[in-house]
Amino acid sequence: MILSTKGRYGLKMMYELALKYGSGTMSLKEIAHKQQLSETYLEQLIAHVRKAGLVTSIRGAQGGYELSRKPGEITVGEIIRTLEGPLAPSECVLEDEPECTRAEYCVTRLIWEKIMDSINNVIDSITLQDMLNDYHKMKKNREGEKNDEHS
Amino acid sequence: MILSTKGRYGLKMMYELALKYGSGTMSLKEIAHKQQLSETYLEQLIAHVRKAGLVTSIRGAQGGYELSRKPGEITVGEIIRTLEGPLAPSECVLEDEPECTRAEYCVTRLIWEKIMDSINNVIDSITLQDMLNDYHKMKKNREGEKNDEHS
DNA sequence: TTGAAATCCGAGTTATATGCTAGGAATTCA
DNA sequence: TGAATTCCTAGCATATAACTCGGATTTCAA
Repeated sequence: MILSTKGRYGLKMMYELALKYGSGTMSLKEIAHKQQLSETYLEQLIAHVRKAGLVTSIRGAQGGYELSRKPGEITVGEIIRTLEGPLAPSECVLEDEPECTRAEYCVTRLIWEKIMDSINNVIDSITLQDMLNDYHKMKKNREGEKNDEHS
Repeated sequence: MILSTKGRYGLKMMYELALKYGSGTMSLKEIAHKQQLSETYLEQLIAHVRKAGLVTSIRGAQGGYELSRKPGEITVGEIIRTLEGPLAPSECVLEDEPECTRAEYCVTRLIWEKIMDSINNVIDSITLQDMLNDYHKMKKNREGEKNDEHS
């Protein structure tokens, strides 16, 4: 498995906030209930996301969270990297890592770089808005199917 | 980190065998020494690779391992999946997994599928032979640089 | 023929990461 | 004022990762 629950739950959480975007805040309790996840666990995850500036919070009763930018301006990559750290398949391809000290030419490193690039390419090109669009498309398709059944 | 040492060391190990391909067997001791890895640990890894049919072994003194196919016929994907299992970012996109039971349309699943496809696309398109070619290319480039220095 | 070099096998061990839970402080609205 | 909420730190149970160990088996070569 590539991702831990941090990234997986975190994205679901952010998607939930995207659905709500534009109409006020949403409490963690509500998010946890809608996605059937542990509220206290999500608490930890959203703390990171908030510190990264992706959501803003309002404390106190009737408080909650909301996206701090439009869904189209938040990528899946930002969310996942915030929660999981950089998605490198091996340490040696991380930015701050010193060059491989191996005497010979490190060929496997080229592989890790290609894998990393392709993952980043995918997650950086998808925004929360794309997910909302997918949702609407899927919904429409299913309703179409239903109508077919009855005809 | 996406890959554990199983996949990372395993690929290095197989690359070492690819370098040796065509000129007899290579002992684990030799592989471990060349790649600076624990021999006893590699023992476990190569057992899987052997059971998967990627290498064949010769027991006893002067024994060792060799690739059971040409380097061009063994992909990085086969090696990594043998050692790591399927590289799915989430359980729900695995073949044998039942459909998401979530009542609503699962939009995050689409993301995991795209990530998985892109990773598989990379690792299944690279063979050990490609790695050998990369090695020779890098070697040639470095020698070119050296000559430049002296000119 | 014997011993060294190797593969094979299963179990055990240690450290780290994962996936949470608990308790309580601080804030804010009704 | 109290209920609902975010915020913060710590702890904990389990699983996984990354090895190690002991020994059995096989085979070549001196």
